[in-house]
Amino acid sequence: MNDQNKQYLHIRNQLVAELAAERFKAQSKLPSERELSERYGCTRVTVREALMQMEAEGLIYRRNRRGWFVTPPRLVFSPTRKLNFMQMVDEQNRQGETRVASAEVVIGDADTCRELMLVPGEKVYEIIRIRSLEGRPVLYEFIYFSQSRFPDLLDQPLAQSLTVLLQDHYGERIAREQIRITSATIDPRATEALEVLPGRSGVCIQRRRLNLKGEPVEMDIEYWLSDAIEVQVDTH
Amino acid sequence: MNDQNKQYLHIRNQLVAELAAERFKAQSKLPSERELSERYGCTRVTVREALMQMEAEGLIYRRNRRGWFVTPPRLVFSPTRKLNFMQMVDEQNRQGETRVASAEVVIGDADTCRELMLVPGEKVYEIIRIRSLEGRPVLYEFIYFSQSRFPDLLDQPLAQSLTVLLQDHYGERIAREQIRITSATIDPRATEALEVLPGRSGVCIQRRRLNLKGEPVEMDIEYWLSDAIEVQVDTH
DNA sequence: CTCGACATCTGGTCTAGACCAGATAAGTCA
DNA sequence: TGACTTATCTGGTCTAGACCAGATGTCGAG
Repeated sequence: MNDQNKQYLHIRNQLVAELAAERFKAQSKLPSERELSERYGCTRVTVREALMQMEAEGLIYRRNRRGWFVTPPRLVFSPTRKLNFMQMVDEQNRQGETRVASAEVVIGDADTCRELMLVPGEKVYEIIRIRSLEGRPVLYEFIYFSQSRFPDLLDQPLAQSLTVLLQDHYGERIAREQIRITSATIDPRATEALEVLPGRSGVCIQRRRLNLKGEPVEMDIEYWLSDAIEVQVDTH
Repeated sequence: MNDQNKQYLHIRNQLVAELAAERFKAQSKLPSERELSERYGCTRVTVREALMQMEAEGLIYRRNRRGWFVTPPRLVFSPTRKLNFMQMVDEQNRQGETRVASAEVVIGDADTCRELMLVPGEKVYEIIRIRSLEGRPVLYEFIYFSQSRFPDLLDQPLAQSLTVLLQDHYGERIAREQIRITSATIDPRATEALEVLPGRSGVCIQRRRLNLKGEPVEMDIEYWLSDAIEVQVDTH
């Protein structure tokens, strides 16, 4: 059976052509699965196969029980340039938004304490933020700081750049960054906010920031929708 | 319907427990879909749902019409450290293998010529290599060099580190690297060698290497199986 | 013993339905 | 008008089959 005989690829190709030809706008909604299955004379299973294929290609995305939508362009994320989220967004003419979902003091888990070089069980700030592009939530991030090092952090404006906050308010400058990028399951706590099914995979970026003395200052774990981001790194 | 009532998640949890408890070895084969559907008293569709979930989590992978297998650990890939593939592999006690699939002179396409700062339509070397870990092909890469700059390149041993070759044989040193990392559909030419279905998504790494004078020397596009790699970057 | 034909096993694709739960729009009542 | 209820629409999950094609193992012919 060659590709031409696979119905789901045929449907995929038709839809891709439509997307290209009619210039479906980003974020616009596709016809419902039932409507497509009628149009193409097949079952919903086959239509879903095609849609999931396109989802894997990053062309469309789904919103829980709301339908399938056209994916907007990726945000180019350059960790080596010292730009914060809003600067990146502006530079690329996108509409960004940051929402603080929670900010509290918690007992650091083993990983967090080790990464921040704290005594196991020490208290840390945990800040959870959700960032959106053109209204679509694309990033769910967990940020951790040592509590003792940054008193009254939770009283500060947390929706803005934390790097700027660290520097202006605490005089702490970031000199070095360690970054790990993997494709991984999106954290269960993030699936609802990102409107994905539990267990779906995304891009996980873990960062550790060190100051001039080489001391770890901050740690964060970011879950990005995989179709929303492209990481760009320059090394010298 | 909460998670406990979703059969496919139940099956997934059972299988994950088995994987952990019986310490299934990496690369070992799971029972067939039909056998699992009998064991759990459901249809193959539901079993496949569970397996595809575990695939998205990077726990198992499929080999075309051969079955489902346990995923080996990820290879940590650190572009900022100047290590070649074999050095990385050795350092992590893995078994690596490189196979040259093809090496020829082709007309560079628009992208390639632009990236290498060549006249559009100029001839370039195209080297295609497949790299495996413990016998599992995990990387399919396209490498491009300007033909005029590196005479007789195709007569050199191409399965080894090309960076070393450039330096030792042509006296060309890499000073800088530009890297772009995205989650993307695996190139159709790579799907067969990587034993994935056409259209499945993987990690795409595009690199451009520049010499001391800032001239582009080499460009490559790498398609990694998403469960096979973790990218680690250090910035200063 | 080796090589090729063939049967069997595997996942890949698909049909034709079903019911469920969340999202949404329509309609109702204060 | 504005809040609440309800019907409808959506995708999410599942059943019980079917046939196909590639991968593999078996077994006989040479």
